[in-house]
Amino acid sequence: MTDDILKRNKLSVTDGRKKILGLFLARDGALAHADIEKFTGEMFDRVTVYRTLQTFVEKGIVHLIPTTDNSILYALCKENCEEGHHHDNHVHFICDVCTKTICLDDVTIPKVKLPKGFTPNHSEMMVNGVCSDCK
Amino acid sequence: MTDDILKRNKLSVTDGRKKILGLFLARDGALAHADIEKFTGEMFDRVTVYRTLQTFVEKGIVHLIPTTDNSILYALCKENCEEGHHHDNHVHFICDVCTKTICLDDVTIPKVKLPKGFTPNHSEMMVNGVCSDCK
DNA sequence: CTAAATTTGCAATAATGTTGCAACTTTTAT
DNA sequence: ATAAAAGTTGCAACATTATTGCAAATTTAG
Repeated sequence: MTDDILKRNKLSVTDGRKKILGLFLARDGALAHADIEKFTGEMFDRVTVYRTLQTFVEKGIVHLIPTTDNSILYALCKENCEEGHHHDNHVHFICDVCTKTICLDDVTIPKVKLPKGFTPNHSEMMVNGVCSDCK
Repeated sequence: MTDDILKRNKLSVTDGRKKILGLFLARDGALAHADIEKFTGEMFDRVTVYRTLQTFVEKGIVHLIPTTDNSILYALCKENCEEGHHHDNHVHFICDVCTKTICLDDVTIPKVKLPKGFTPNHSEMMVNGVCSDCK
């Protein structure tokens, strides 16, 4: 499974990439760099984690989620994302209880009417509140 | 002007706070910590800038804007923000040309229909593209 | 199975953010 | 106006997070 995704993206199949990709597949929510380090422990160097995540973003395997707390969050892209061409126009939900960030793949970001002179290109939207698990 | 805002928020009026608040008032877009350091130079200690921004956020003088690049952006709140009670439910626009982040105070964030079990609390929305100045 | 290409770990370095404490400034109350 | 109280600042030390070059190791291609 992880091997397929890596091969499909023309990446060498290495232990680090398999493990990290596996974490994303096993998890519904998003992951921060720190989460990944916590899971992988001494398995790989910190630098490898940084580079792996960067590679995944470049290849369109994961996408970045904006946050207000100076942390970068990564989440798996759906199959129709290609290199340098993300299609993640879905809303992200941040649960105030479990603090998980979840991609609401079926909730698309609505268009808004911008003031005169502004041309839109891409939108991001985050909603926080209580998720279905914590309800 | 800056003095009024500080007094209204029960903050001591100091040079650092006046200067930093002045930067926000003079600027339409948002500011990052690094921007402020660039403007204030050797005037104040880094720590003072951190603490001033933190205080402003707590008092509701400025609000945080989410980003995907691990940087915190701050922007002035409108007058109806009170301590611990922000009303910044407006869309933020990030210009791809000048990279400025602008509060679109008149564009409110639309409500979205969430999947069953999810309860919304607060929303954030960012649109990027080309702003009216760079058009 | 070997050579080429890619990836990894290490070390060094940089950038960013936090804390305690003493000195200083601002505010409050006389 | 002035002194005490309250609040703020700068410094130093430290912690965390991120980046880069390069040699060693691993993976892929032929």
